[in-house]
This record gives sequence, C-alpha cells and structure tokens, in this order.
Amino acid sequence: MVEHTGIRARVRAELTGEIKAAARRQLATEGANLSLRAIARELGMASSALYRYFANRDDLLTALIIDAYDGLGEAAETADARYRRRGDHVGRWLAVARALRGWALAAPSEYALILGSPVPGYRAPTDTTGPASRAPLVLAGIVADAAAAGALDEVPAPPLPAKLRAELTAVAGQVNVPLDAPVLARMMLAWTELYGAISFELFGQLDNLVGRRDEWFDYQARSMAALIGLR
Amino acid sequence: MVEHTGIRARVRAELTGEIKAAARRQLATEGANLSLRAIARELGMASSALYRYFANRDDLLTALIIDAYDGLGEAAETADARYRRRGDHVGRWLAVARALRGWALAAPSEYALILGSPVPGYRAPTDTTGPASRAPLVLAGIVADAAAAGALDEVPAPPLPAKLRAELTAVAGQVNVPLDAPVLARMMLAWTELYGAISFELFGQLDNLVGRRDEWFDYQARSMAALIGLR
DNA sequence: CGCTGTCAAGAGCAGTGCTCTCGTTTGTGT
DNA sequence: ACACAAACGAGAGCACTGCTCTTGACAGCG
Repeated sequence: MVEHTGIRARVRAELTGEIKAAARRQLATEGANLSLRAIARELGMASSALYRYFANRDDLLTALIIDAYDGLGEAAETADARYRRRGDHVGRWLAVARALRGWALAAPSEYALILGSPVPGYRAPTDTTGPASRAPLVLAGIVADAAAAGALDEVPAPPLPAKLRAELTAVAGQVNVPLDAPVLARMMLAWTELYGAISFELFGQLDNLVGRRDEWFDYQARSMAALIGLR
Repeated sequence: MVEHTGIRARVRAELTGEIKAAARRQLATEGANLSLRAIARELGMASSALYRYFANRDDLLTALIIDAYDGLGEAAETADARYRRRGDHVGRWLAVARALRGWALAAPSEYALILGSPVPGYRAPTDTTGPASRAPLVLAGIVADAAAAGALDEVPAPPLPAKLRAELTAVAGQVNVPLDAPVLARMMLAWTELYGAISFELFGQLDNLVGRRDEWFDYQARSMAALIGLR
C-alpha cells in the first residue's frame, strides 16, 4: 500500500493506465457492462491477471467514474480560467457551459457513466463525491464573483419555503460558496437545466426535433444566465 | 398476425403480460441487462419458451420501453385532465410536473429505461417516437391554452437565431401545437429542466445536498412556469 | 376425427465474472 | 552477491448468461 516508487510501481501504474484506456475504449462501444475478458484479450494477457490491478469489475468502473468526473471538472475549470475578461460573467458562464457540453460530446460514454442512469447493482463509493462537485462548483464560483461585484440583477423568483431556504444556506456554507439561498437555488436550477440539455442531446431525445444543436444549447445557456441574474 | 380472437390468442396475451411483469420486476433490481433465464425461472417455464413470445432480449426491452413511455404520458395526461380550473395554467403546469415526477419516483427503473442513458447496443425502433412525445405534448398543450387565452406574460429572453427559429416553427407545425418559436423554445427549455430535475433526484445527484425534495422540485417547476410566462 | 400449427422442454454453444493454484519473475534487505 | 518474499501472469474450472436447434406433446379448427 505504501508508495514504493520503484520500477515495479512504475510499470504497474502504466499497465493500470492501459487497462483503464482499454476499458474506456470498450465503454464507448459496449456500454457500462464491460467485459474483463475482452479487455484482457485486447491487452494480450490472461483475464485472471486483471485481478492483480482491480479487485473486481466494480473497482475498475469506479476508477473510470472518478477519472470521468475529474475530466469533466477540469474541462470546466480550464474553460473558466482561460476566459480573459473576468468581469464578463455571462461570457464566463457561456464558456463553461460550452466546455461541459463539449466534453460530453467528446466522451459521451463517460458522460453517461457519471450522469446517466446509475449502473445497476453498483454503489458509488464516497471517493466520487469530491470530483463530482468540481463542475458545479465552477459555475457557482462565477455566480459568486458576480454577486461580489454587485453585478447580479434582481430577478423575480418563486418563494423559497423557509426550511428549504435553510437547507440551501447550510449547503452554501458546507461547500464554502458565498451565495445566499435564493441565488444558490437559481444557480442549482440552471445547473440542472444544463445537465438536462446535454443529456437530452446525448441520449437522443433531440433527434428529429432540433438540428442546430450548437445554437439551441447556447440559447439555453444564455437563458439560464439571465435567470440567475448575470448580465 | 391477424387478430384471431380465439382462446389461444387470449392465453398468449396473458402470458405475454406476465412475462413483461416479471421483466419489470427484475428491471427494478437488476437494471436494464435483464436475464431471460431468471424471468423464465420466476414464471416456472423453460428459458427457451420465452422466445415464443419475444424474438430476443431487445424485443422484450422494446415492449417495456413503449409501456414506460405510455405510462409516463398517461400520467401527464390524466393529471392535466383531472385539473378542474382549466384557466389556471400555472396550476395545471404544476400538477403535470408533479405527476411526471411522481410517476418517475414510483417506477424509477422504468424512467431510467426511457430517459436515462441509452442501453448499449440497443437501437430504439421507430415505434417509440409516438408514445415518447405524449408527456411533452401535454406540457405544450397547457402553454398553448395559455397563449390562446392571452394569459402569457411577456418575458425577456435571449435572441433566437433566425435558422433555429425557423426550425422551431417547423417543429411546432409538425406536432401541431399553435406556439410561436420563442414560446416553444421556452417550453422546451422548461421541459428539459424538469427532466433534469427528475433525473438528478432519481440518479442520486441530490444526495447529501437537498433533503426536502418535494419543495425543491416545486420551486423548480414554478420557476419554469414563470420563465415561460404562465401566470 | 385428424391434420396442422403452436407450444414447452432439453441439450448444447460461445461467452461472462471470478477464484484458485501453479510456476516464474523481480525488487530488495542483508 | 545472494536469498527470500512479494508480486506477477497463466491456466483450469465453476456457475452463470443469451440464444439456437431439435424433439415431442397438445390443442384448435376444418
């Protein structure tokens, strides 16, 4: 368990990576119920040898899930970080939204793995909660910046029940984003919509309905920015 | 293929129903990759006998998918039909939204089947497009009623690119809902958000984040009604 | 009544996840 | 430099899967 930093550990890490790469490749064509034997075959090794690297199929799946969350989160973070005009909160929001969609379109099977229907019989370990929150935290950060800059419009919103409001306030404190409950609620709603938009497109719900996908997504992202009060 | 209405056809239909029921039961526990042998075992018959009723696993899955779409659509339709004050468009919207969520919570595995990540290797036949549009059509109908009654508020919205606008106008004509492009766009965005909200809750994305699920969903549904312009 | 189409059952094939055992390789502490 | 323990890959085997093919029984219609 301890880091031995030897040559052995190096080749082990490399082979582990190759296994995950092969698994990802298979994920794209065969879906979440990946075949360990097929992976082993592709790597030219015995199927039983895989168990030296992953205790079972779920373990391998967990590794893929964490990688996917990290990939999505990093896409969001770099998209925001690279955006020059930090005061243009709508621009940042749009850039991050596009990055999320772009990542999803580039790796649809990995997106489905983390944000699609849960794999039956698979229970996500707690290791995934950290990476999972990276993407929404980027969105929250943009809104928080706007709020701090006094650049948030007042927007009409349905009433927030007191107890729900209290819950949201607690969540804001827990993840350390300086947003009051109504704004956080709108931001979460917007994140929900973006997720729905990407999923609709990816899962085929838009087929024969909307052809101009880029424009349609941009329209939605802009609508959500407006709903939050970004300007 | 012709309806023979004989005794033979009756027992066949009954057994077909029992097979689907068993498959649904297994869907809830094991997920989309259902085991024909387990179904046959549950019904006390040989696994090979199932192939008299469904050509293969995908065929059985297709039947379940169509049933699920119909169930979701019917839940939406009856929820709207039962709502008394037809002029209260927000109320109808909320009732339908709650019905959609209620159906999903009652049959999470069936919801995942139709609106979750697509089953790998499975290609949905065209038979599913009809039932699939029932639920969103109910929502569109409410908005259309509001528009016809002149009960739609003017709401600010991002610009709609001309070509996208034309596409949406074509879609409105195709499904025969008298909505102009901007309103249809907002309605589709709202439907996307509701789907995202239900999926988030069902797929565990809200765990350790929002406890008061009913209130949170109502808030979102109300927000979407306001975004469309319902009052 | 007898033919014919429908039906269930069984064996069998190729594939799966996973376990256990068996030699071999390899890094490392002495 | 050497020996030892840990790590490793390969193979056989178990119980399971979807699916096909064949066989035999039975029931409905002319």
